[in-house]
Amino acid sequence: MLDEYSASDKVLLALDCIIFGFDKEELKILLIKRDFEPEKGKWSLIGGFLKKEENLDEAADRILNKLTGLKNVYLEQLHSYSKIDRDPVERTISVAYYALINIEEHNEKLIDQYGAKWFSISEAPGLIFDHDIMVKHAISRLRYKTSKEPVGFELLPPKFTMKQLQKLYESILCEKLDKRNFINKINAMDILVKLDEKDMSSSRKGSFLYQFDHDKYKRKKADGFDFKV
Amino acid sequence: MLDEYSASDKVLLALDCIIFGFDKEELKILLIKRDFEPEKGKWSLIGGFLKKEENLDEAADRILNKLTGLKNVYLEQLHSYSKIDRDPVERTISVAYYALINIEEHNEKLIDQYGAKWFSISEAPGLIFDHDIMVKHAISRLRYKTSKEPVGFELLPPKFTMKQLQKLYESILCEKLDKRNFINKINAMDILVKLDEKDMSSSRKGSFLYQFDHDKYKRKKADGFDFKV
DNA sequence: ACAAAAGTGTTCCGGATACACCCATGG
DNA sequence: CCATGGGTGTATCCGGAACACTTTTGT
Repeated sequence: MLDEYSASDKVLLALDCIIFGFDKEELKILLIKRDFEPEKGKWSLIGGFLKKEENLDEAADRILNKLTGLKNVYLEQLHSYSKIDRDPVERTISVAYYALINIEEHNEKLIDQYGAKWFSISEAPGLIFDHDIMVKHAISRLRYKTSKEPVGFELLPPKFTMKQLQKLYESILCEKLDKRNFINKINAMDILVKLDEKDMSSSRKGSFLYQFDHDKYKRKKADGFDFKV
Repeated sequence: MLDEYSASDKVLLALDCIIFGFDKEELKILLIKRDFEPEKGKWSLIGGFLKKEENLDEAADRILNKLTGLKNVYLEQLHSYSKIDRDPVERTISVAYYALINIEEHNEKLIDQYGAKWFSISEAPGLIFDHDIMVKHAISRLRYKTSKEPVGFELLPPKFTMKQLQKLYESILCEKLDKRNFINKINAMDILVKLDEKDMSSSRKGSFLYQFDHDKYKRKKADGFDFKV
């Protein structure tokens, strides 16, 4: 069996990141326009290869950082894709990750440099290789996650209004939610701090800003509280 | 960027299978006793390496077949594990799969030959490398799956009693279920065929046998029916 | 006749949903 | 003073949970 190690075929291990952002209205993904062959000029996910000295999570971090300048981003492994000819250049296995980022914080210059652009899910162009499937899987994973835990605080700025939070949920779940029911549920979770501050940009009256209370959330989660919206 | 292909490090890609079975009482997993170094004599999952001419699903199939003699088994990719020193011999990434098999159908001789043995989840020994974590993840995935679709018909013989089905659910979910509520729910799903046959082994009265109706299930699933138990 | 498991319905409660009006403010 | 979005509570409904007795039959 030891021989099996040496006798076995090594492969290139790629990573691809589905990067989600939320621009106060819609869920978006960040795509790059390839300026190299194969598939030059087509849109794709940002990707890279695993290096010897890092594990997959670290590689995903590095790749995400390269494009956005962001560190300590929410990243989760999605699935591994291995169709033999998925990459026409060489046999590669790709491990897909998805990231949730605050769309206001990424480094504009960097993403310009990579020819990257934000697309709303519905208007995203067709992607190279098997990237379309990856995106589809990522969305359904995000939707699932939403049904199990209060998701999306990574996608919002630190201070946000209830309206924004609701729009985020609506755009992840692809359905309209009732304002009162939504607020009741969120309040029942008791994981937000209502600030004295108001966001005056959206109306004359202004709407209160909230912050996510990470500690409270952690405690509730440990107690097995159900955060379903 | 093309250079990146050649400049990047290739790695060994391993697969490990968590094989679930159900022996009418308990959920079990199939483990093998290693008869080679490293970690000779310790228990582990069955594993293998990806070959050039196959994708991951095919490799998992092949590995499972090698141990159990079974084909066309329910197999699902779980997660990829990549800690740098997870395998002391050489850097390997492992993609874990889990399988659901009918415990009565596997090839006894084959598994003896590999020094494999069924363990109930609670009594399983500690495993090599990161295999314990894989098993933990697999169980929680199975539990999740159970909450979304009628699971476990792969784990049961073609004909089974309601009692058996209930025990299976109980052992996956780790909780006692109410007999009447369980039967009502399963019947409401309307995906079983009640046979005229009875299983007389468990009682004097005998209990009716049921079969899973794959076609009905597929149709209901397509209609978005909710199979939560 | 009795032991042992199979089989069968109804009530009750809580959480989810549907729904409409007043408030505060800047122009 | 009015237009705009912000904020709030209640009645109803449905599905899940709790619950106990009768039936069958081999010994």
